[in-house]
Amino acid sequence: MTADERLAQPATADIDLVTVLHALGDPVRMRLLLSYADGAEHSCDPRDLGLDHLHKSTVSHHMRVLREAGVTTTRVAGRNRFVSLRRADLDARFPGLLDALLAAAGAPA
Amino acid sequence: MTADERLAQPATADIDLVTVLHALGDPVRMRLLLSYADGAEHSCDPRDLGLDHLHKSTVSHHMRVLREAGVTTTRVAGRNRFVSLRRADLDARFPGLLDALLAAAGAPA
DNA sequence: GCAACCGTTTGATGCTCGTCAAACAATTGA
DNA sequence: TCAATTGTTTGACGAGCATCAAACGGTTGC
Repeated sequence: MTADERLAQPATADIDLVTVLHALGDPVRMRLLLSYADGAEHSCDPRDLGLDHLHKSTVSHHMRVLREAGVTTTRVAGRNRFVSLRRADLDARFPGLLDALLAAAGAPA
Repeated sequence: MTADERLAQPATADIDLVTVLHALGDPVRMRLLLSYADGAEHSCDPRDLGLDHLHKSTVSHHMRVLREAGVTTTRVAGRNRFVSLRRADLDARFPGLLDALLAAAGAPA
């Protein structure tokens, strides 16, 4: 048994706008964002994310880009990783941006 | 004498979110966006845009990316090109997004 | 006309990126 | 202990991108 930990991620104040936009300027990562928009934690399994066509290592790469940009956070629990949106941090750093992005991307309100 | 014309650009309904984010996920183009945030028309001269360090052909390339993404519009008048933000079109397509982006980027209100 | 001007286009170069495959690491279940 | 599970890392490959330099194309002014 091991205490839950989180993978490395930037501090809220260090989240960079251009880096976030670059991370979201890719169709796969935008789809991931929409998956995470429900606020819940998600596993890394491509099949749980509507990404059957992609190799698991590719999905892992995209999740790393999102995490290092400050968009998501990853909790490690045993052999599973649970990824979720850093909604509060993003709202604090860039007020209104995430809501506008999700609305623009057609996320359910 | 020739009537003013505009360079090719996508229709408002065809502006794609991921394409816009990809266009803005670059420091040079983000700086251009901030220059255009005043709503005025701007020439393509790198020196008018705080981009002294870049070759004019590089700036031309970045302006093309912004235009083809639907972020800017370019009016042709003689040998000059006047570039400006498609603020109304972007607001119509993605309500609130541009304001949130400009605020996040530190544009003057 | 002709030269200067404004910006685009093309070609070349080096870097980054998205993808897959295979190897690896850590954890869990039998 | 051993095998299956979950996800990461590394290496390789092709595509795309940012940049510069040089050539080009309209336009304007002389």
